[in-house]
Amino acid sequence: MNEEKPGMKTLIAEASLALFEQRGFTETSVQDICNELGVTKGTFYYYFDSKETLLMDIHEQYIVTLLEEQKGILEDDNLTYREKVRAVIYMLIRDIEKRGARGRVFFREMRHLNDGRKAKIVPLRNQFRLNIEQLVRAGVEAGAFRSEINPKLAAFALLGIANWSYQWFHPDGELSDREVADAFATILLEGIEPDPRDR
Amino acid sequence: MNEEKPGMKTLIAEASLALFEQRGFTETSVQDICNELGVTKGTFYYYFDSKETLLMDIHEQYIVTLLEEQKGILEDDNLTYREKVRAVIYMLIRDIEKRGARGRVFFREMRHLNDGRKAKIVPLRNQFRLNIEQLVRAGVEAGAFRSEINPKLAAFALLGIANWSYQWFHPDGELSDREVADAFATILLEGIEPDPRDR
DNA sequence: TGTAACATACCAACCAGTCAGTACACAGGA
DNA sequence: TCCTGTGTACTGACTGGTTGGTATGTTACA
Repeated sequence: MNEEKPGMKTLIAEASLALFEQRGFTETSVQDICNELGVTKGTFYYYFDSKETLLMDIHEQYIVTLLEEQKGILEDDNLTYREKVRAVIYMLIRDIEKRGARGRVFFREMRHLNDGRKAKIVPLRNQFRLNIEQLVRAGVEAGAFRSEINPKLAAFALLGIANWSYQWFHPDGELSDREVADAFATILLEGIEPDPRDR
Repeated sequence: MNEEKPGMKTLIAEASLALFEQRGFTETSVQDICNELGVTKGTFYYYFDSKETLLMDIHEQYIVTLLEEQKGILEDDNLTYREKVRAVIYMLIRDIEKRGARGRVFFREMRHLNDGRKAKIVPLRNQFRLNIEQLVRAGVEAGAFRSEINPKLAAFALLGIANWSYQWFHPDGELSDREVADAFATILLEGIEPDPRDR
């Protein structure tokens, strides 16, 4: 239907994203973005109200898409609690390849949004976390996870493990996204120690 | 002996740290720092060669202290492997209170160091991670951790869990640093699932 | 002929860093 | 006691450069 060839607006957004990731938001000037595409600032401001509007677009796209994907996993009645945990971790690790730049910019540059815009993004980011917390809570109540587990802290642990990967994981390395996600899920679910009764 | 009253250099360093944490390195001008202390830019450049030198000081102090503390834990022969893992996690979480600002600036602003300076900091940061990896590897070989655990990924998992806390944990909240660290260590060591033989 | 899609030229604000100069403490000699 | 020299800890004005953003032109095509 659409998806024919990228318009100038898309080109600007993509070039900006790459530059923001490499150099950072403040360190990338509007002129830099324009040079990258061989256009002038007039063009930029024809498509975007401000540099910050562009940053907001990047943030919104990232978190909204992530929430949608997460919803698909959490509402899938065919999955057990442990499978849902595995699926969420895999989704986050796999996304590093698919939209790693967007993710890194999201975590790093959010503070450059003004208060009004941050007030729109932060609740969405929190919702993502609260959904995981709710998954763990339901799992604990159902007996799938241990009763002494604090769902809030477990959610932070999951997010910490997965999101920290944005800092080091490159899909072209020695390990595939699937291997990394599987190993992380196993650590979170089963821990690194052997069963106490085997020791 | 010393420690009478903080000299101007210390005052500048402390004020800068607070501002870098709040607004970011690039968003804080040397003038901002000077305004905070009621001095002029001449004073700043009397004590520091450049704004970046100051940033380097902050980075060096953070990672060197961290490595020293880590060494104390890893070389303590009275601790088992699991106790060392617990101690390292507690050390990182507790540090959020003690030097949280320094840690957040460390993770966020490192890219503003020039290549030469980064080349000095990055190996130290990597050493911290490799030491944890080595701890896990030794634990696996000694049978304290499961043989199928990948030490490299386990180290990343530990660091992810602990370092992500810098983004949300405030020691004055509902949970103490000890509680958070204990919960995280339990998750990493034992997982969130009950023993398979109980299911 | 009109308008969408750009280009050009410019501005006010801000930035890191420089530098000549100065107030003052303190030491040593007469 | 006074004078003189010297280093420390600053000040304040300045520079060259960059920035986000704007006002106004120009062109290609429907």
